[in-house]
Amino acid sequence: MPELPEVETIVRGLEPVLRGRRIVAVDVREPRLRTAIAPDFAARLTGRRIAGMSRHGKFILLALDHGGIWLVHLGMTGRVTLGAPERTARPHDHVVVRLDDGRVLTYNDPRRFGRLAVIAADATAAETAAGIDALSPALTADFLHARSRRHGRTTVKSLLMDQREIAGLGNIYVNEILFRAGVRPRRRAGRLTRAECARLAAATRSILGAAIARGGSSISDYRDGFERSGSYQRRHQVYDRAGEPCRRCGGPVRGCVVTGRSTFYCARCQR
DNA sequence: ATGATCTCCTGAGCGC
DNA sequence: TGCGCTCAGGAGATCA
Repeated sequence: MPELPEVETIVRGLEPVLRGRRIVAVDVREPRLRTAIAPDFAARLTGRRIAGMSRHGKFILLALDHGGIWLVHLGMTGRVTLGAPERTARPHDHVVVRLDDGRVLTYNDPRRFGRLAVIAADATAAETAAGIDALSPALTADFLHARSRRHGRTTVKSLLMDQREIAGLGNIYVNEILFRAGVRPRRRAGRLTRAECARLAAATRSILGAAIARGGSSISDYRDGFERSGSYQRRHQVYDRAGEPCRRCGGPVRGCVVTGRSTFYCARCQR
């Protein structure tokens, strides 16, 4: 569910509130996520102060005062929300963290595809297996062109969604980026021109920036750290619009499946 | 190296 | 109202 703009929105909202707070209690109610929460998770968090909060790709990274990192990945349906002390428990509240100001940070995840762990700071790269962040200045036409030659036989859509190369893009935003860049999802990466790579890099920045400015896309589950919805779903040009008219040329938006994921594009606007 | 397929789960939406 | 089916923003494993 949450891709880079949603995770960024959560981090921007919660960071100023969480920075400096001490964790006074951790209640793991359901450790059975796709990767189980480690038995010592609560012990490694309790008593720690949150030094800062950041994001890499779709990972939330909370720096702890003992040098460790509290890693959060939201999977498809994960939510991290800050609530009042008296907040009542809801279904799928798997972890409840009490802070020194009395407020509670809750991890809720119906499908349990997310991940929570406390890791050593120097293990972050290995644990996230993540490439450059999609908003990094390192995402240039040259970078994309080089990677497209290295993975020449895959589709451009697969390449953009490969977290080991570019971290943060998921199915919604890749569909939107490809539309903006005028590139069809099934194009072979190795046949992208340098100009197309430049358009993809520029489209990535503009789409992600616009999505962050609107608090991300709330299709059904996503809410930010204060349970607010985003509004960027209203700006989607192609995602989930199969059969509807292209907002640019009026032609039909096509729906298909690429590497197992629902895919949307305009055959006239994308080549 | 890569795509297809399956898997982990629950819930929403749809046709009947 | 309810049943059964399909699909969903992620990502890792297996197989060809």
